[in-house]
Amino acid sequence: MTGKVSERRAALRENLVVIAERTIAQQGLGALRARDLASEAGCAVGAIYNVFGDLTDLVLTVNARTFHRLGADVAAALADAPQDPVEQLVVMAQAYHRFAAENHLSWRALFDVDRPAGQAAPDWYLEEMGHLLSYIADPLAVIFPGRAADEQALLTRALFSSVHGIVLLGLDQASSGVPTEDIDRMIALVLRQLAASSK
Amino acid sequence: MTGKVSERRAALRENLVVIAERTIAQQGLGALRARDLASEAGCAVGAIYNVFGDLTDLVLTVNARTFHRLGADVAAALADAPQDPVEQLVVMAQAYHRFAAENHLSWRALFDVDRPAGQAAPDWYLEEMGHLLSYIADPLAVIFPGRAADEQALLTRALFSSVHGIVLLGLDQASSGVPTEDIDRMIALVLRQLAASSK
DNA sequence: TCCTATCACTGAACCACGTTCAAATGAGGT
DNA sequence: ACCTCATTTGAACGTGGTTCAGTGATAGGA
Repeated sequence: MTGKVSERRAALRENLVVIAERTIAQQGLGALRARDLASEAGCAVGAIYNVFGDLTDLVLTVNARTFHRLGADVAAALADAPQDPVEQLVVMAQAYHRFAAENHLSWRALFDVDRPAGQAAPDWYLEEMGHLLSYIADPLAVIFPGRAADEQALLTRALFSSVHGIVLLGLDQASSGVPTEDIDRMIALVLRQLAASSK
Repeated sequence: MTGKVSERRAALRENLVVIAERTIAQQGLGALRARDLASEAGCAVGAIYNVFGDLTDLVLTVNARTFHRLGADVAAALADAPQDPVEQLVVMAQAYHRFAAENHLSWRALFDVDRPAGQAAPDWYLEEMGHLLSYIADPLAVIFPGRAADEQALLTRALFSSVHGIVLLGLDQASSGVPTEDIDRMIALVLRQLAASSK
């Protein structure tokens, strides 16, 4: 029975991730505490460090799941979208907004986790980001068929960043709290306006 | 001599702000420590709390200055910009980018400070943000003279947010680190593209 | 000038956290 | 049953923000 130990460890790992996921979703990243986590999971604080290097590792694991759900939501929105490439961009961006709004604290945790300075992003992050960018690149190539490849790549990134910025500041309570409909309108305004010039 | 005490307090306050400003600029918000601050300022840790409610108050004061410098830089760029409204937008956005790049850690501190949940933004923040938005609104009104006022307001916010998003993700090391020139190109691409459709 | 009530300043102590590691535990082999 | 050694435990450590009883300065009147 050499598997006994690793089984228990795997179960504990999963358990911790689920608890951390719920805590972050309900109370935010700042409310995640090693002691609370241990008591909820019914284990010792030290046990967490048998399974994860530190709390940041655990948060990163939660973030990987969150980011994956986000990517799946955007992909699903794209699958249901009309043929028109501009509308595809709008639908995806609004799906991004929807996800961020409905999973606000989990979504914030994606960016609020303290990454060691000068450290490369984890693979799952780059991969998932690559998916998102490719969802955008395809309709863009239809809208702007004549552009150079590097310009298309830049525009893809720029569009993603723009939508991200609109959602980020829009959902931020400090910035006076923009109504949800207005966020969607801003997204549509920018994307349609951008695409209009190609006609 | 009723002024002796308040004079000393004012001097200490200024001193603490300057030290905190330098620490944040050079080592980032995360490197700000009450004890270090006190020893650099030559006072007791407790003295900080005679002058500021807590460290967040101090950081907010630093942020107010940073935000003000940012606004001044953008305004200066606008003053030197050509008449063309689209170019004015581009120049201002690139000034925003320049400021963020040259004052990266101070600029990050504007957003990384932990604001108590559900608390309104301080007045200086809303005011300074209002200035920035009005700098954008004016050229936009020239570019899109026919739009309804509320649509112009939304577009103004959307443009600011877009540029912010492009700079934010562009400067973020984790997102693979976009070269400075590419950030400027993305800004110009989006803004010119947006404006092109009005012709 | 001196006295003293008042107020500011000090820094050791408190608390909340992430993290560690010596000791207890228990599983597998003989 | 006993030994061995990896696993797990949780009290203890280090760090950092914040507090507050004790100390010392200040200002105003005698």
